[in-house]
Amino acid sequence: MENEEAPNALREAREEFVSQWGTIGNAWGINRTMAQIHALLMTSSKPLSTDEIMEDLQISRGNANTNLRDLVGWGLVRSVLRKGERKEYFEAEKDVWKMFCIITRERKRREISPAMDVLRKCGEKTKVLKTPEAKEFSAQIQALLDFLKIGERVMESVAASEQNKVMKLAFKLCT
Amino acid sequence: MENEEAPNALREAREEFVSQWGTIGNAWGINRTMAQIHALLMTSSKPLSTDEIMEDLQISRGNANTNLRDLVGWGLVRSVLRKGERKEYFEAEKDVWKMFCIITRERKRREISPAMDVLRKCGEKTKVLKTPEAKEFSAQIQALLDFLKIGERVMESVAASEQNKVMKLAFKLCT
DNA sequence: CCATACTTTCAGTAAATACTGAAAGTCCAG
DNA sequence: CTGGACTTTCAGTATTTACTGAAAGTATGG
Repeated sequence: MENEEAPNALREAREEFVSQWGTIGNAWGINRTMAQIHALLMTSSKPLSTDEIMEDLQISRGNANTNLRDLVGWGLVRSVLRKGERKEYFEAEKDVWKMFCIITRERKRREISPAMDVLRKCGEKTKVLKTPEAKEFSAQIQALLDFLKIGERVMESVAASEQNKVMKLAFKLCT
Repeated sequence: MENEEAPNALREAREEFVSQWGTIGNAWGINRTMAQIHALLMTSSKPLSTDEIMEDLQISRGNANTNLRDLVGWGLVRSVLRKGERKEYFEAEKDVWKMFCIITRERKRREISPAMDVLRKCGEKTKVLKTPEAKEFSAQIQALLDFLKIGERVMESVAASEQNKVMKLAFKLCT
């Protein structure tokens, strides 16, 4: 009896983690299922197949497939092939620092760069104008752009740095 | 003719900025209208009333009101009352560093803290378990938690620091 | 008070997003 | 080849999220 307890407690905790992580992911603008699959794989001791994931999360094959592809696209999950088996298995990157770097780079690419493009374009069009209103507009756009430029560089640098180096600076900041 | 050109170019650039910023906001997980109102106010040389915003973005009163309230809730917009008028006017925080601090604090509160709560809860339940699987799970949860702990502190510190101090460190990182 | 100028709320509806499941596609072993 | 094991796609559908507009609420000057 007692040796049954531990696995159950684990299963429950894991189930809660997976379910809650879905909600968290949602708040981050990531879809629920994708976050849940990620949580599942992050805490799995072995790679899982599409069918195991479908079974575990009670989702359709299409849904599982799409979200797994997206996770692979992000670089947060990779597929592994077992010798002598056709089926594809999936495992998550578990190193937290590596995860962070991947997410940082991806956010830079998806969120910062397009915003900078928009700002640059609007800046171009207005920086030649001479009315006070136009100058004010132009200055505000430029201020946003300058800030994002720095942000972009910092994100790239952080994602390319050794964890230690970043942690030291982080510590410096917090004292 | 020539002195008509400038205002039009400005109007167009601004229109494009507002519209595109909505799309960007969407990619950031912020709703389109809220991002557009923010863009509008950020680049307005004077505070705007609800009616002006409705007119400009072609949206309903309810929509305008809700999103303005949300922006005020974030601290990115404040309402100003003109003496002798009942109507409420709105203006955005334009200082980019201040905007960044507000957003950082808010993201910490809305995105990091709830995730940490979940992790702590799941960690509690499993750290007493002795099976290898449970230990692995527990370790992974702990690794995530430790990382977010640092992240939380960094975000708070950054948002509380002088811009200069942070910029210096940013520069250090990028060299 | 009450008329008026304004703001908030919310039921109903529209639009966007996510999911299903079955059909089509791919790939390989025999 | 071809049969089966597996993956991908996508039209149709469900769910979630955002928006409208009118009614209800609030506050103030007269």
